[in-house]
Formats: sequence, structure tokens, C-alpha cells
Amino acid sequence: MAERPRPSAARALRGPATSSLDLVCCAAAGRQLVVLVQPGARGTATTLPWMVLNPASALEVASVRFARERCGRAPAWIAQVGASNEGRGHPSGAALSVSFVAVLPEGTRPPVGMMWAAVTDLEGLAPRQQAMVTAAVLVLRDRMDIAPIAFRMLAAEFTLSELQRVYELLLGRGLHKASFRRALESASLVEATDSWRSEGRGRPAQLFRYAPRKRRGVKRSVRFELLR
Amino acid sequence: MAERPRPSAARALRGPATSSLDLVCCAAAGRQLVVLVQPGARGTATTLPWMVLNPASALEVASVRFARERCGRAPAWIAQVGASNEGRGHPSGAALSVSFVAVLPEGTRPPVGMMWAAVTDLEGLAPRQQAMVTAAVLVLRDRMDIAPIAFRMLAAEFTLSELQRVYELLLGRGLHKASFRRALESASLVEATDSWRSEGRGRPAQLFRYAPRKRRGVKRSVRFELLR
DNA sequence: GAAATAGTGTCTCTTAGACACTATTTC
DNA sequence: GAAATAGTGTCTAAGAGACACTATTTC
Repeated sequence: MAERPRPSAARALRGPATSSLDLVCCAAAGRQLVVLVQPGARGTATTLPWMVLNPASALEVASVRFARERCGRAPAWIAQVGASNEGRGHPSGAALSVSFVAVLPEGTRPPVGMMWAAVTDLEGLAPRQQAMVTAAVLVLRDRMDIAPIAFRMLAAEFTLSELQRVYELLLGRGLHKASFRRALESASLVEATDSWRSEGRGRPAQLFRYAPRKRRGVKRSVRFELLR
Repeated sequence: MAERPRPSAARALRGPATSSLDLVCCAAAGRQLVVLVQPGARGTATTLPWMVLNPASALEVASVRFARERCGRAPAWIAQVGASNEGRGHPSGAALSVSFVAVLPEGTRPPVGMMWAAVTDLEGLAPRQQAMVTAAVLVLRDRMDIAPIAFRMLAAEFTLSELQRVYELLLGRGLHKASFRRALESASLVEATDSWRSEGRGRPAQLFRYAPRKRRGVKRSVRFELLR
């Protein structure tokens, strides 16, 4: 366990009923899902990027702007996770926090003073922010089949093995290679490029790009809407 | 278009940065999905039930308590929809609103001063509350396959035709009867009772109750996690 | 050639959806 | 018997997952 934020710093920022906007910025890093965190200076706690919410600007606009500011570039995808107010659990002391989950492509460098931390190995985060990370990952998992989240976690051109690895990362389980490719084929989500990439040993892989041709989320069968 | 809330009333409630908690309380009513609204008195606008958010009490607790207070009974299911702050769009004038979607079983009487209104026919709601209703219905649709939402919209005992009707209501499209029942069977979500219900003409229907025996949301195949 | 990774062809088993029924009630 | 609703048996086509391959690279 790491230390909690010092009460004095927290109180200083608390207004009559301040709200915060918090950012769970996710990326793939090999076999791990990572989150952008700010290590606490001199023994203070690690935090997610957060800002005091300005009531005058729309959440959607503010979240994108804040993400761009803190990540050095516009997020490849972003969505609201929700609001939470579990007591005392926020570094700002804000009464209410609204969190967003953003996605950056693999290989994005963390801005100065920040670092990537594996979602499975987050220590020292305030309880409310810890809960945000958990909820954010669930949002990614829930929406990956209706939003191009996996594709946004990769560069514009990627191999099918990379794409499968990201899907497996988000799902938290392995997928069958042939099935994965067949399904991808029938969904018309990607198109092949003329490029190939050779990495270390093994046959070079063809590069693909995201190019959806059918509407997404259309043809769910009864079974999956029904049960489970 | 109906009138907007009178500015005087709205301003009176606005604190330095007040937040509201809003409730989208849904139920099935025949072939329609309905929402609990409060018709405006003497030419004021229709509103969803809302309260000024007390920073001291947890959102989950406050939402359940508020739903119970306004519906006359505990909600059969409830979940947070999200936060929104699109400007001027709330009857309270609150800077930020957190909305919840609750479910009541079909046939629940509206409390005095309130009424059910079809979600497809909501007029005079403030823009922010209108957006909440839209988002709330999407939450129901998204989660109906991982939460017992359809079952909570029915009495404890129901016929399979009723259940299918609720599923169709939430999905917004018809389902194949034999497939529906087969899928229900293989999901082990319901168990038959010894009772039968005869209504008007036609063969009486057997009554079932919700009795899940398998974990839900387990066996999604690659296909549906992949595409769409 | 060995090892490693990319990519494919075929088989089987499950199941969604369609169709066509049977069953039981009210009128 | 007609009309209406409940409930079932069977067929077919699609596709998920398994298996066993082929292909192309580095060492």
C-alpha cells in the first residue's frame, strides 16, 4: 500500500461543492493494459490526471481538451464512465467526480512527469480513482464490439496478430486465430494494405487498416441479446 | 413544444454549483415503454423526478432512497446513466446532473401527481432531461443481456409471451418465438411454476419465474465480441 | 534444418431462424 | 367450428472452434 494524499493539499482545493473531471487514459503495451498516471512527488500518492470541473463548459468538450492537454495529443477515443462520490476518496477532495476513459495508440510516449502503469498493478491510487480505473476497463470491454476501440489502440496500420492481441487484452482471454480472422473477414472491418512487416523471426505479416464497410452492431442474433 | 420552467423558480434553487440527481423510472405498458414524469402545474414544464444532490451521501444510496420516495416503492432495478451538464437544460438550473435509470414492474401505479408517459412521446421535457431519457433507454438495452432487467419489468410470475414482449420492447424489434424459447431454455434463466393463466381467448399460458441457474454473460462467442 | 510466426482449408457441432404443425381456450 | 393464443418438432444454413496443415522468415 502507498500513502494517501496529504489532507492539507486536498482541503486547499475544495470549494463549497467542487466537482472534478478525471481521466483514465488507456493503452496497450504488449500483453498488458496500461493507464497513464502521475507518480506523486516526494511521497505523495499516485494520481490519475484530474481537473476541477468548470460548470460553464460542456463535459464532452472539456474532457477532450483536458485529455489533449495531458497526453500531448488528442485521444484516439474517449467516453464518459460515470459519476462517483464515494467519500474522501479523491485527491482533490472534490465532492463529486466525473470520469472519462480515453484510448491512445500503443507506443505513445507518456508526457513528462507521467508514466504508464499496468491496470493490474496500480498501487497508491485514491479509492475513488481506483474504482474509476476498474469501471473504465469495463466500459472498454463493453463497448469494444460497437466502437472501434481496439483499432484506436493501434497505429493506423497493424497486423492481424496485433489486432488479435488487443482484443485478447480487452477481453481478458485468448481467442481462436482462425475464427478471429474469419469473423473479421465477414464483418468487413479491415482492409489489407500492400505493406508487410517483418519482425524478428517468422514470416512477415501483412498490414491492415481499419475500414469498416458494414454498419456495426447490426446483426446480433437473438441468442446474445437474450441471455447471458 | 411546451413551455420551459420559469427562470425565477430555477434560479431560486441554484447554489454556487449545485448538482442534481435525476431519475428516469421506466416500466413496460403493453407495447410501450413508459417513463414516470411529473406534469408541470399551471403551464410549467413536465419534469423527471429530480433532487438537489447532497454531497455527503453516496450516489448509489441516495438514488435508491430517492427512487423509493418518489415511486412509493423500492425500484426493481437501478443503475447510473451518467453525468451531463449541457447548459441551461435542467429545471433546477443545476450546473451538473447525474441521472439514474430505474425499473418498476408492469402495472405499478404512478404516485399522486405523477404519470407514465411513453418514451416515444415525451413533450415539454427540458433538453437535458430529454437526453437523459434517451441515454437511459440505451442503458437498459445495453445491459438487458447481463442484468435481469426484463424480469424486473414483470411481476414475479409471468408468461413467456409476456417476457418475450418485454424483450421486444427493450430491443425495439420482434423476436422469433421458437428461437426465443429455445434460447431461454438453454440459458436456464427461468423455471416453470404449476400455475397457468388464462386471459381472454386462447390457450392458457404457463407461468414462470426468474430462477437463473447458470452464470450470465459467460459464453459469448468470438463472433460477437469481435465485430459490429 | 530448426524454430518461430503468419496464414489457410476442412470438418464437426451448435444453433438461429423458418416453417409447419399440435394444444387449449373463448366465442 | 372459427378465431385466438400457447407451445413444439424438424429442417436448413451459418458459423464457431478444433485440427492440421502450408508459407515465409531468422538463426
